[in-house]
Amino acid sequence: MTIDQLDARLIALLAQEPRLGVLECSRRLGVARGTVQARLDRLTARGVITGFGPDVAPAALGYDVMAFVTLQIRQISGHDPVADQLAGIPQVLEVHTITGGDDMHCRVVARSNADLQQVIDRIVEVRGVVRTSSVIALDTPVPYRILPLVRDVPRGERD
Amino acid sequence: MTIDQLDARLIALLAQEPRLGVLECSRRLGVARGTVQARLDRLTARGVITGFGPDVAPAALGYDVMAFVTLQIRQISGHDPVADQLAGIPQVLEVHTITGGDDMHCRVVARSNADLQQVIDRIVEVRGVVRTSSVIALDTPVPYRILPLVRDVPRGERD
DNA sequence: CAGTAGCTATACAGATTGTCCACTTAAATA
DNA sequence: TATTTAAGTGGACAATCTGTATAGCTACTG
Repeated sequence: MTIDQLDARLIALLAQEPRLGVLECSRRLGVARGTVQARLDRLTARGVITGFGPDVAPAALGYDVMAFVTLQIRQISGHDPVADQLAGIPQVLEVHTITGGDDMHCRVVARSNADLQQVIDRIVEVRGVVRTSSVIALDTPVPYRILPLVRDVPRGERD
Repeated sequence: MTIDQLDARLIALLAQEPRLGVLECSRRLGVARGTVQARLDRLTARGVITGFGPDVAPAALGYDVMAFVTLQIRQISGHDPVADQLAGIPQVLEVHTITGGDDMHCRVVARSNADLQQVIDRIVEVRGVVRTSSVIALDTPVPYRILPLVRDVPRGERD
C-alpha cells in the first residue's frame, strides 16, 4: 500500500491549491486529463484520499481554547459506549483509545477556559468515565499537515 | 466571530459533499448562486474556512501506527527552535505547546511499532528535547470532525 | 432620509466536466 | 514468444459551471 511519484505529486499539488480542477492539475503535472481523473478515482477508492472537506478553524468560530483530555474509564463498561457518548458532545472533535495509564485521548475545543470547564464537566458525566485529566494547548507551532509525509513516500511503487 | 444559519448549512453541506460546485450548493440551499459565492469568499477571508485540502489517511499510505508524544524541553532554549526541528520530521503531523508537566504535544505516525521507535529516536535527538513520553493510539472511535460544532453554532448572528 | 450591505435574478463568454473512442506502451501471463 | 491486461495519450462532444457584471429590492444605520 503505497503511492507512486505521480500520486504524491498530485496530492501535494491539491494540498497546496485545493481548488484546482482536474484539467488544471493535468496541465501542471504534465499528464493527460484522463490520467489525473483515473488517479484521483483510484486514490479515493483505495481510501488514501478520504475527502475534500472544508477545513474549518474552530478558533475562527469563537472556540479559542483547545485542550487534550485523557480519560480513565471503568474497564467493565468497555470503550464503545463511552465513545458513543463522547461523540454526542460537539466540542469533542476527536477521540482515540490509547495505551498507557489512561484509556482514551480526546481533543476538545471551548469558547473560553470557563467554557472548557463546562465541556469537561459534560465529559465527566458520561457513564463509564472515572477520571479525566486535561492539558490546554497554548500554541500550535506545527498545524496538522500531511504534505511532508506524502512527499516522503515516493520511493514506493504501485500497491 | 460567529456564523449564521446559512453559513452553517453551507459548511455542513460542503463537509458532507465536498465536491459540490457553487451552483449546486446554491440549488440545495435554496439561495442565489451569488450569495453562496459571496458567503464562501467571506468565510475564507475571515479564516473560518482555511482550505479544501484533500484529506489523506496516513494508514492508507502504510503508516498504520499513530501515537501521541509529549515532550519536556530545556526551558532555556525556548519552544520555537524545537518546533522548527520537529517540523522537519515528516512523521510528525502536528505539534502543540501545552500546559501541565510537559511542554509539547505531538501527533506522530509510523509504519510499525519498530518504525515508531525510529521516529521517537529522531525526536529525542532534537536539540532542546529533554525527555519524551509516548502513548500509542489503538483505535479512533471518533475521527476528527467539525460538523457537530458547526451545526451547534447557528444561534449566533453575523460577526 | 441617504448610504451601505446583502440577496436575488439575469446574462454571457470562456473554461471545465463527464464520457466516449482509438491508439500506444509496458508489464504480466500463458 | 504470442497474448492479454492495465495505464496513459490525444482528441472530440454536449452539457454544465465559473467568473464577472448589471440592476432592483430590502433591511439596517448614522
